[in-house]
Amino acid sequence: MKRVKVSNNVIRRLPRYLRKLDELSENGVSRISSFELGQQLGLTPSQIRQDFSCFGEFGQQGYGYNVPVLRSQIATILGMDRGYHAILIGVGNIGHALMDNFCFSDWGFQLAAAFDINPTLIGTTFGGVPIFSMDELVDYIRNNPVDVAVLTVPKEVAVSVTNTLTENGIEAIWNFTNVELTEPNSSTIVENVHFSDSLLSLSYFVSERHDERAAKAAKAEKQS
Amino acid sequence: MKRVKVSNNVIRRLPRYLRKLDELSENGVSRISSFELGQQLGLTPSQIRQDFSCFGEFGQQGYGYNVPVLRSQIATILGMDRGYHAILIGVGNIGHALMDNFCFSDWGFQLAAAFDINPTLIGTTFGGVPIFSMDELVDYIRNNPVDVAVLTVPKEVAVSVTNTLTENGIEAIWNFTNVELTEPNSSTIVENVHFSDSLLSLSYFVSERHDERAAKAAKAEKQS
DNA sequence: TAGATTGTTAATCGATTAACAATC
DNA sequence: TAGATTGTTAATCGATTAACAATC
Repeated sequence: MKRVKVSNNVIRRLPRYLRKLDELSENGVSRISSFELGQQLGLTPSQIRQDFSCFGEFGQQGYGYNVPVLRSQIATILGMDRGYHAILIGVGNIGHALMDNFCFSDWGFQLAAAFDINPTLIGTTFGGVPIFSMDELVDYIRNNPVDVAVLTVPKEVAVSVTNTLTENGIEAIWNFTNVELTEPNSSTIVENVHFSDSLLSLSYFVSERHDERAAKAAKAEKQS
Repeated sequence: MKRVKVSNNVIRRLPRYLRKLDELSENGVSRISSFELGQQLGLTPSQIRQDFSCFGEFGQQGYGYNVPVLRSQIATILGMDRGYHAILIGVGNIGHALMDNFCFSDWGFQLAAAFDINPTLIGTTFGGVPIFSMDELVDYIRNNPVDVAVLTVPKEVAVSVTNTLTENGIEAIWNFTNVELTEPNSSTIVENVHFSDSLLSLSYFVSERHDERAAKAAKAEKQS
């Protein structure tokens, strides 16, 4: 597979393609053109073909794309077949919800362990995942493969836990805390799930629509 | 305030500015230049000034920006002072975590009600928010102000619930299900929190780094 | 074969960066 | 005042779109 430098925008679209292809498969669709795929995703056919061409040639002239083949190519591009290991730090509300509800294995990940400071949780397992004491974290990292740490701790300890992680060789963090972890000159890969950023964007779009409507109403008022 | 058409990229950066400004305030910083802000966020000063200039003139030559003033301007732009009302549909794991952990009021929202089908939940309140039966949903929407619906139902019912919502006048959905709700020709505002998309992007970046490292190692091997 | 659709090159569009006069 | 830094215009860069030869 080609591995040239690919823009962020392209990378962010890949999981959407994957999701759509899974949906198509479920509906028994085994073949699709860039035109049709574009229709369904609100993208131009050109953009879709450009995106794929960053990684190889997955289609066939006059035919389009074979859905399962394309799906598996994108899965490979995303690294879903690499068997990455994840650990989760902080079995609070959101950590718990992830362990319970989010199927890591669907996306090629194995959630191998969780860590918390709560004595009533330590030593138990949840959905097959053992919960260890935070005291065991460093030891665990040093003796087990860990590709991604899921950070679901309270925001107060987010930075100190992150330091512990990076100092012990963790290179990728899936950050659910509302803290800006991205250090200017750090090489750690941080992927943020900032609920508040998402809600505030939504708030903006809602406000924009309200204002447009108000402006239109004012204009109509003026004319009457 | 100006309300010209602003690009998505700009809008997505606004909540980050807000978060950084709050952090600066906490640390007693009351004044900042676009240069310094850029340093801390990994953006160019030009970009920051361009972003702000979409909405007005918030700085002062030779001085920079007053942190609390800028913070409040951005809050207004995002609509945080409009007192939007939200309801939450589906008090499962993630819905519960949001009700418990996510402070809607910090972002200008009031979570007014939640809905579920679980009889043991219906009639109770959680963090002051009453949980109603799904049967009461339509009636509630018709008789109360609802600006945003938080969708935290199982994916199987996501589409049917969405239809109920939009048919009854809900125009904005904060979607936590792993379902692509964005209909091609719908006017509903949908903001997605797709955990799996986020994790897969992270998976890509991790894979990219692995591959680069492997390529470098292979090259070194060849030279020796 | 004829029609369809790809992969890719070129053209366009938009976003980011640089530069600088205005001014605090 | 002199130095600093904005807001904005112009230049650059990159991403999206259009076009089309290649080919299934």
